[in-house]
Amino acid sequence: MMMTMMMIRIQDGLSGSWKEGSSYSSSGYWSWSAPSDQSNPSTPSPPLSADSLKPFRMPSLGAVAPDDTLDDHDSSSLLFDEPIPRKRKNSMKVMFKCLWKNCGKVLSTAAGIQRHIRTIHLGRNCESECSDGEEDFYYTEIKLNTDAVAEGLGGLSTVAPPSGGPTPPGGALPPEPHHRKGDTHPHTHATNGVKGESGACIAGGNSTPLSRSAPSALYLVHADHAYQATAPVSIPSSTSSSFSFTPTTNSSISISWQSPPVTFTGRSASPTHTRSQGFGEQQQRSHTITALSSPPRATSSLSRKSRGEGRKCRKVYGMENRDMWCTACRWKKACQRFVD
DNA sequence: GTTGCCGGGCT
DNA sequence: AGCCCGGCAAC
Repeated sequence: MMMTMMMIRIQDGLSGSWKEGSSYSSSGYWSWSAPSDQSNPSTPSPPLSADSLKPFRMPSLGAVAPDDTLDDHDSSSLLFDEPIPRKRKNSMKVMFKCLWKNCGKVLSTAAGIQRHIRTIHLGRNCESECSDGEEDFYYTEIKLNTDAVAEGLGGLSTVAPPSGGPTPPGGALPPEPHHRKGDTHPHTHATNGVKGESGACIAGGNSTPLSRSAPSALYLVHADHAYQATAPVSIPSSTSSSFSFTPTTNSSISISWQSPPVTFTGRSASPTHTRSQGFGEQQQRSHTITALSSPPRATSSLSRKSRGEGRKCRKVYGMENRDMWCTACRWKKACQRFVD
């Protein structure tokens, strides 16, 4: 859906082409601009899609109907309902975490965790054959970004259990069979719990709503005019480098969501920072502006607003990067990004 | 000539 | 409302 819109927009841009922009607007240039529409996502981290989002989406946006069904095959092929697979899903890694009290052990294989539970917690020595599947209820499947796995894992096993207390993340969930024997994938189901958990639990017990809402907000943010939101980040003087810059900013933002829960905690306050993305530019330069509403602009009853002393988008980014300008500048209106 | 942006038109 | 641009004043 978004894609189509984008496409349309791009096309528009092409046909309408800017006359000021003149020749430089080779198609290649525009192709870059496309992502810029969802800008923040930038190259590497699209709309925090799959990985980062997944953990929160389910709980909050019940929109996607077949969550459960999805999860069913989930474990094998991490296919999210995400229609736009722009994210490298391959970065996802499934781990299994023991939910037994005071344990929280994390293993990379189901077999491993099962055996762990069987032997350590259930006190059974026999091989998997004699398993009645009960172990399934004592561990949970968690998905991690491999990028983050390295450190995330460390965090998980060490941080998760303590933060949530000695009890498993399920909350007060005692290691007690949940009687879901009908389930084909007990652990998959558990995954759900983890999804919520990874975001919330770490943040400290009940921060759930917060951590949940944040990402969705982020989602919206990308909707439009994202380009303005991103660009402002201290664009260097060199026009050439500015390109790569936008993306960087983005990724840094999305990363906060992607990163393992632990990291997330620190960011838990960021919903503010997040929700404002569309707004971001203003925030970032806010220190200079103070209040957008109070600029001297109104003061000068004179017809023209003298001349902006500060650097404006045009000057800063140049015509070549016109799409990095703030909307106002592109419309030949008073610059919003570099308000005087 | 360039730049910032008002005023106004178009969708 | 969003978008674009003619044209003017300040540089």
